[in-house]
Amino acid sequence: MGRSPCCEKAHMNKGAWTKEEDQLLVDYIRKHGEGCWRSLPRAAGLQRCGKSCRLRWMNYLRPDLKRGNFTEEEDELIIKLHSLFGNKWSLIAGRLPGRTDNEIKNYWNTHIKRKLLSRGIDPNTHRSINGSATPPSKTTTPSLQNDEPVRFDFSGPDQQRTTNNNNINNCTSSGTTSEKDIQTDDDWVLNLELSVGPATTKSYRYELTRKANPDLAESTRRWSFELLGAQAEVCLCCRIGSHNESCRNCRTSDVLTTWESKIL
DNA sequence: AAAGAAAGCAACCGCGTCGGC
DNA sequence: GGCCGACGCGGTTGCTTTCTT
Repeated sequence: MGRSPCCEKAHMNKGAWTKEEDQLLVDYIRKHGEGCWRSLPRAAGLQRCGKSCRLRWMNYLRPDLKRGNFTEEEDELIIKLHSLFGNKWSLIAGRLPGRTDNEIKNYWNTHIKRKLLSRGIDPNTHRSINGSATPPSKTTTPSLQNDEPVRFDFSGPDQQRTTNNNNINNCTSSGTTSEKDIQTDDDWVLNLELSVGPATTKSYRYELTRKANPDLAESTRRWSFELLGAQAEVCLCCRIGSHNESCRNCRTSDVLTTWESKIL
């Protein structure tokens, strides 16, 4: 059975929105808030499908949108975030207040790609185009590639992780939970490469190493954080970014916030 | 000034995911 | 557990604007 269309499109407007349509949508949302997009158009008196209304509101009419050119700082932030998340535009947009995923996606495709190419960097891999790896940067990291070891290698000041968010609450794939406070230090390295060498013991250095445990089935394979001599286990779902609400690690905002507070 | 090319961007489309039943 | 509707995301399209010749 095929999916039914999101709305009856026969009598729907398409294409560019008129000022009148914008006004109807803004007025309705101001009055009733963002609710059910499917029923919104009819309630607001619009001949549009809910999807179209949502898109128009999210990308153009929302009052908290920042219009205008991207700043140099935003450029660099987008590049860093893209190196982390790849084409996860909504994730990137979520970290750039006032910018939309669509806007960032367009900006990436029209400006930043060219900018990176002019620097001799492949915008997809964030590696040097001539084939040699780009010199390790304190703030750049490769995107995940198929069958490619994953290595994040960031260093940076870490003065602000003093709240509860500073704890990474780890659980194992069996569902048990353990908590360890992550020590905060000035310099740190987040290293997610398989089969990497021993974590450095240099003080003020945070080494996060994942290791496959060959004794465990893939589904229960665990990965370890080596942290200043202490260890905390991380479940596979966290490692691969598959979110599991029952797993504390997988409440990604905590993890991402913690990581990003170091990375960015 | 006109025509074609390139760039920019809003909007659309299809698919994946999630939650309710 | 499976089905279905709604939502959200990422890729793509196509219209408009700007640039080049």
